[in-house]
Amino acid sequence: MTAEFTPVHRSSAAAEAVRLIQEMIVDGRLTPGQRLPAERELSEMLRISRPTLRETIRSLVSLNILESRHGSGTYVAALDTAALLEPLQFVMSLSGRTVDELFEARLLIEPALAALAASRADAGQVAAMRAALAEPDRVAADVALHRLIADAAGNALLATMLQTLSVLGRASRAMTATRPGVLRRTAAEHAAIVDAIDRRDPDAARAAMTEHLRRIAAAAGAGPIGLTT
Amino acid sequence: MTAEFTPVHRSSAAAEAVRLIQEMIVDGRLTPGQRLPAERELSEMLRISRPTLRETIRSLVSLNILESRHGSGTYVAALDTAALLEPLQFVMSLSGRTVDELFEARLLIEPALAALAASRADAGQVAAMRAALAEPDRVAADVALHRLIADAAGNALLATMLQTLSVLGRASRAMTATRPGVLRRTAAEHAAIVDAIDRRDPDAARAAMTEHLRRIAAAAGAGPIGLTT
DNA sequence: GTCCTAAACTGGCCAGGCCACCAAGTCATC
DNA sequence: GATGACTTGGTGGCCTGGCCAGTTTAGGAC
Repeated sequence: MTAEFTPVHRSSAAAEAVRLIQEMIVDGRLTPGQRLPAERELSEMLRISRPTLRETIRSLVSLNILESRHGSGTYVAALDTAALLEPLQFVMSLSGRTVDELFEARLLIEPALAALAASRADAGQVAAMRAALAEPDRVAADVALHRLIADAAGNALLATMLQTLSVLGRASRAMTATRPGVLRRTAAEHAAIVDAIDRRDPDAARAAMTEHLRRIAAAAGAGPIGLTT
Repeated sequence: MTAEFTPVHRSSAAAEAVRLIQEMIVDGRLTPGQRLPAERELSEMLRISRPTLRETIRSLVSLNILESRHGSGTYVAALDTAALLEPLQFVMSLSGRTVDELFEARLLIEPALAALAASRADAGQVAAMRAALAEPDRVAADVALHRLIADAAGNALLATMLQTLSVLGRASRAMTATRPGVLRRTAAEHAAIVDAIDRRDPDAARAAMTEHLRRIAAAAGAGPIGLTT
């Protein structure tokens, strides 16, 4: 290997403080929900000015690691995986995508999540799904249901990715959803999915979700879907 | 559905500016490498003070979306997926549960990508895979091969997802890869996958990739994997 | 033309201050 | 005595203005 010098990455004060606080959280010296010292105090402890500390805090807030409450204080966030993965949205919104790719990805992920939900959902989660089925606003119900299923699957990573797909597909979904007849059939298909999950039948849940997505894809005019799952 | 008020989330000026700049990048109004106006200038344009703008910039820098060069200016970063994902490594350092989720997600996505690659890869892509098999540096070969398969599958969205999993799992993968015996068997399994793709046999490719991942997961000591794909 | 230097520009950091907001204690009311 | 409105300290949000250090560039010496 050639020399390749990549020296000194001289770190700024604010970036250094970010690293420090992250370390303290990983080490357990800071725990979720804990309140940090006030900015004026903490800036003195760290020997940096308040504006610089504020840059540090703002960085960690944007990573969902800290949480600032005006008038109250700055706290360590809950640190649940879903929230920490939220910046993923930006990454995925950059990758080029077509409607076909979107459906292909959904067709891969959602049936699997439905199957996982069938084995892992608790009673409360199933109840929430049933409540979503009854929601009068059909579009809101659709979004909520798919979200609930993803959450019940117990894999924050996949759920976050699906969430991103949902955001990316919002425009095309709005178009599709307004076609007459689509909504009624959607409601029936949704009910079938929830029923399968409620019966704790992963294979049926997977099949029902697959069927549901295939029909939506056809209605949206997507090209042939390559997955044979 | 019950009431569930989660109102107003009043956004701060700095957070709003973060959103704005992200939007401009997604829209293409800002492109990688582009230089932003000087802080004093930009703060005037956005009608916020310089310290507040600096909080905004610092946030985006910590997400590897912007890059500040002292004395020169602030630039839009290259925005390659790996760099954008790096700040999310923090998630992995928090919980072992996340490692299980990672394998679960890979086990879902990679076999599907292998199957897609089997139907869509062109001769050049297959040749590149064979070249990767011959690469002496085993770790580099592993990364490259999985990447090539994802590219050959022809779905940028899914490829990005997989790369996300890859970057997030880098730490744990390094541990696993160093175990004796693991690498040799990995090489054989890789060859089987590429062979299946070369034969244009999606089902075989899917199966070979599934088998490969299951063994890796077992070697890494991951918990039970819920997917029955 | 080449090289060097100095000035102009840019991000890094700081001090000090005002405002909006929250939470807890106080006080009047019932 | 319990309950409600009110006051008060503490907190984050934001700003003005400034100095320093690094980079860039244009002008001048050769």
